[in-house]
Amino acid sequence: MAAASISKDEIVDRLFAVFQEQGFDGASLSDVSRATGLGKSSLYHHFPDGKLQMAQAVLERATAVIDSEIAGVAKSALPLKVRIRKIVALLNQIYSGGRTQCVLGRIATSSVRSDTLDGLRVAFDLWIGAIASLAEESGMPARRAGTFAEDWVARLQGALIMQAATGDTGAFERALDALIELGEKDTG
Amino acid sequence: MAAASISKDEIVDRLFAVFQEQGFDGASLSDVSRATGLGKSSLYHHFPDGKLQMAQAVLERATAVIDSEIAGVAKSALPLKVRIRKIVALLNQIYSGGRTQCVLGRIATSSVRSDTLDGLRVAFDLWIGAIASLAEESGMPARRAGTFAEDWVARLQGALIMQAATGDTGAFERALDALIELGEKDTG
DNA sequence: GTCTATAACGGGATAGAC
DNA sequence: GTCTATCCCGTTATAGAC
Repeated sequence: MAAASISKDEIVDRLFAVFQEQGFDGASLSDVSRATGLGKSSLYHHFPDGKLQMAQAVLERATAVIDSEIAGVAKSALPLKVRIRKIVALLNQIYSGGRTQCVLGRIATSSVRSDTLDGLRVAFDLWIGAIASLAEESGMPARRAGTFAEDWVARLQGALIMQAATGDTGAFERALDALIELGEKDTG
Repeated sequence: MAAASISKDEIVDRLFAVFQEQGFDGASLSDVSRATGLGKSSLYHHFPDGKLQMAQAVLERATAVIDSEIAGVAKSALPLKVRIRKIVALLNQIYSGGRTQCVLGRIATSSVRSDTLDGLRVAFDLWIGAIASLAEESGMPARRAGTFAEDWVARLQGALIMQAATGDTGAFERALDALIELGEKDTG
């Protein structure tokens, strides 16, 4: 508990960043060690089950962020238009305008698989549910709002892939715009 | 050139499958060796620069497939509706109904990066261009057809990520349906 | 053109001192 | 709770026989 020590929250923050930037398979323990300033043994003190447990911690953090910054905002008392703009601003920041990957996607396409699949489902369902509630509020029938949300999240994930492949952030920007348009055509 | 030997084309086929299933970072030379039935030294005989060169060969193969099976079909003399259905059938087959990843996406999000980025751009641009020409034929103005195609390919890529995360192929199926709809509302 | 064998390195993970 | 030192294994890659 020494003052100079990095907190567990900060450790998970760094893990989040490393996995987001390098991917789960692409990030080595040495990378994690460098990013946190902690030796490998210290890392195993915090995460006895190693990299897999680190991924789960990152997944929990991602879920918490989605819960408070997306689902939470979506449920708040602000006008629909404002809520949507806040969420779009957050996504734009997290993904650096479309130039960094999504940590959920990186874990989903990694070799971890089955152990963390439940956590991934929870995170995506929470995200999709929040977008669906916004879509429904904007006037869509419930069923259509559900598929809209799934398709929209997929579109965002794919836009990040496209950027990685081509360097073009256009698809990402248009995806965010499409969400904003939801809020413009209604009373909120 | 012995009869029992596997051809270079077949080797690249197996490489394609391994990288598609395991990802570039996730596939080891042992995996490749097992999939091809070739020893590691034989692999280095065919690909002196190792894994990176294997990825480039796979990328070239992917580009060739897109060129003949997507761009080629899109330019053929068949009715628009038929061309689109052929392309959709191919995509459904390549991605096993949405249950396997795209090798382009896997390379794009791997640690290979800069060396192969040109090849990735070429492959995606070819794909996007083919979809754009179909969209334009269906009645969209040129500019809108271009963004439609980019967004549609992004949507498909993201749908595969979503399936990996949640097991749900709904987004993939709806993406294919959206392409089919392009062909239904026109004379072709 | 493929094999066996092995080098050289980095990966994840652990022991034990402090 | 962090460190140094180390283990074991898999990885990429190479050498040389056939």
